[in-house]
Amino acid sequence: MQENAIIRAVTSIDVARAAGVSQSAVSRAFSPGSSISARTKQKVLAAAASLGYRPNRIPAIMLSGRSYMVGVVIGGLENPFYATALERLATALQESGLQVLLMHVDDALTLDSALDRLVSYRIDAIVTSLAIGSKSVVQALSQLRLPVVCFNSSHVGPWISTVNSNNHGAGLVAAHLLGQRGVQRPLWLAGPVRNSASRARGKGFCQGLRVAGLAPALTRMQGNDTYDSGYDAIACLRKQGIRPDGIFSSNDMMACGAIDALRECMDLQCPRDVVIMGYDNIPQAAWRSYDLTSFDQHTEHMVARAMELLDEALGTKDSPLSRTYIVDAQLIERGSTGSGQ
Amino acid sequence: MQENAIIRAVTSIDVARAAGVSQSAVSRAFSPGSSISARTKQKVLAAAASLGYRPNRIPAIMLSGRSYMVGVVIGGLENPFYATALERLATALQESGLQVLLMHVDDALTLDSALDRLVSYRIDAIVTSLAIGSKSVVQALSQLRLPVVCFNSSHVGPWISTVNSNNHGAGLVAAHLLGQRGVQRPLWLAGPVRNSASRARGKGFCQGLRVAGLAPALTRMQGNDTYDSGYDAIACLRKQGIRPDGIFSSNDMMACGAIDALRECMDLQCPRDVVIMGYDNIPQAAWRSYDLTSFDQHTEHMVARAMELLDEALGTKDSPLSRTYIVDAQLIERGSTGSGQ
DNA sequence: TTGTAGGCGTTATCAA
DNA sequence: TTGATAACGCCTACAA
Repeated sequence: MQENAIIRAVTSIDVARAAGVSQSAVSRAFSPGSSISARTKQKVLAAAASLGYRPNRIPAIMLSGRSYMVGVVIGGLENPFYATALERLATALQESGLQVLLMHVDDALTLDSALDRLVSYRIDAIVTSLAIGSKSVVQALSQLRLPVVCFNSSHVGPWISTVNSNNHGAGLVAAHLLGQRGVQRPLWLAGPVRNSASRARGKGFCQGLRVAGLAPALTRMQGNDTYDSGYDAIACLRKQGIRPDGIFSSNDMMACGAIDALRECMDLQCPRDVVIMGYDNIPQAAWRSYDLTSFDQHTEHMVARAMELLDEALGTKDSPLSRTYIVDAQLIERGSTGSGQ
Repeated sequence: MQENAIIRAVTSIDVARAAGVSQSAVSRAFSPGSSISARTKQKVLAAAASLGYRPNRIPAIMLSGRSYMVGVVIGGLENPFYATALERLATALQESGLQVLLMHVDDALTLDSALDRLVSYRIDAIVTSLAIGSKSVVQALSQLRLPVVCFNSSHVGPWISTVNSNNHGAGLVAAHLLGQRGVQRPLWLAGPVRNSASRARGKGFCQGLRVAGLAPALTRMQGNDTYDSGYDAIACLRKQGIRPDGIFSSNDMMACGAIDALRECMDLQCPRDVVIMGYDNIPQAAWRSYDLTSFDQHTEHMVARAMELLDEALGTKDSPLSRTYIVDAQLIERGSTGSGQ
């Protein structure tokens, strides 16, 4: 009843004393599958419950060298795509008995110190959805001698595995679809220059347009994956007197901005005057105001592949795994390309 | 050059041997402010660099009993509000030298096992944005004897502190604004029943309507904080032949759904035929298709308050802190209430 | 300033 | 099945 008397956490020694058994017995009572009599186990559990004992995994990390913590390095959660991807990834990791040590980084510059902190907690591996652009970052990651799994990153190296959406293939499909819709003045709304996934989408799109004979008419606008940049790109085109009739946007956020700008600045309606498609299939793409055709990256599949890579890498410790999975994106046709319900 | 030779991580003992100093010297070289000669420190750092030594914080956790990890329990990341709130919280924690041990839970039912796992890593505290509805959850949290900081939760208890948006006050303001706009048939679009923040907003709104003499005309629809539930609520009203002319939605997601349904199902325009306001001020509220008036919870302030609570609780260990902060929400007027640009 | 020794709380190993 | 012991890697006294 003396609440103040409790100064430090209850340990297995305390439980052992209270139950009149050895410390090993306490350990066994809490380790499934270890040889312990039902009677002893019950005694231990009773004592543990009455003392409020909770097993401490920290010492086990020291002994085994495995923490069962995975460093998850993310950024850009204001994009619903990354937010839901994180949710799925966290769920999958937890189901595999792994903990998520989250690290938010604003830009790749702060990555180095972030990695030091993660590593000091003896994480078993790193998973990141960051668009790993620079070679130096890849080198930093490789030097950790820790399994790394990246999403939509182009750089490879020892210890680094990657799960990519089939960005190039989706670009081809996008061009094909626009061709089918009779588009004459295509527009490519590019994501950040350093984003290799965006570059791959753009390349595929251009190649597809060449096949369709539309390449010479291509306009290209630079965005940064935000709604505002999509809006501004269209507003900018209006000033230049350019009127696209078919748009492929590197992501859905920009596409939504573009749709609004088309309505407000150019008085153009989708899909009557212009067809448009995005990438990521964020929830807002299905919202009625946008009804946006988009490529779904199938984050469930991508996360599942990432978990496979993780399992393998954690099994074959101390040998650098480096593999790449490509997951096809699925075209979700909606009203913005005239394929409405 | 023998990569295979490296089996286990480099320890401070290895560095000490390589540098020809004691293990303590290595420790001191990596502990800022400890008494060590420049010469020794340099020797150690050089040896550490060449061996690729990285300090291990796990033993320090055992010694100090503090892990500098905070368990962050979240859910509902598909709502951009929670995603950006998490981003801000993670940033603040990292800046304070704390790590984020993330735990995603789908519903409060899975919370118990999640807590066990978090506690086994000897986290210093817990921060959660979950709408802690049930008393049993509060009890479970209290029994951890660990500082807990909740966002927008109504239940209190020992060890549990709370940072709340002024939900009731915002409801009053919403009613007042609708009254000013000459609304005659107000609608309250409620969030999940178990969400105490939503209930408080609703109460404030009703009270405000009574003041304005509009309470008898109030319609109430039950939603679950999703876009679809907002859309469906309006679609349902149409069938019942009810035409609201002023709506207060418990969150922005539902408000967006409502706006789309008003357009599509009822052919009503905002703000000409109906004014509407939401809560959270998610990025989509500013998107041109919605241009939604909303209450901004000021997550920066709320996170800052949470960090204060955390600092205090971590300082005064073993004495249960229990405090509540109320942060006023700021009305952001946009076109949906006729206050457009 | 430097080195030595002990301990943090658990698990693995071994002997009983 | 049980208990004693060593070990994990570092930090904090304390002694030199």
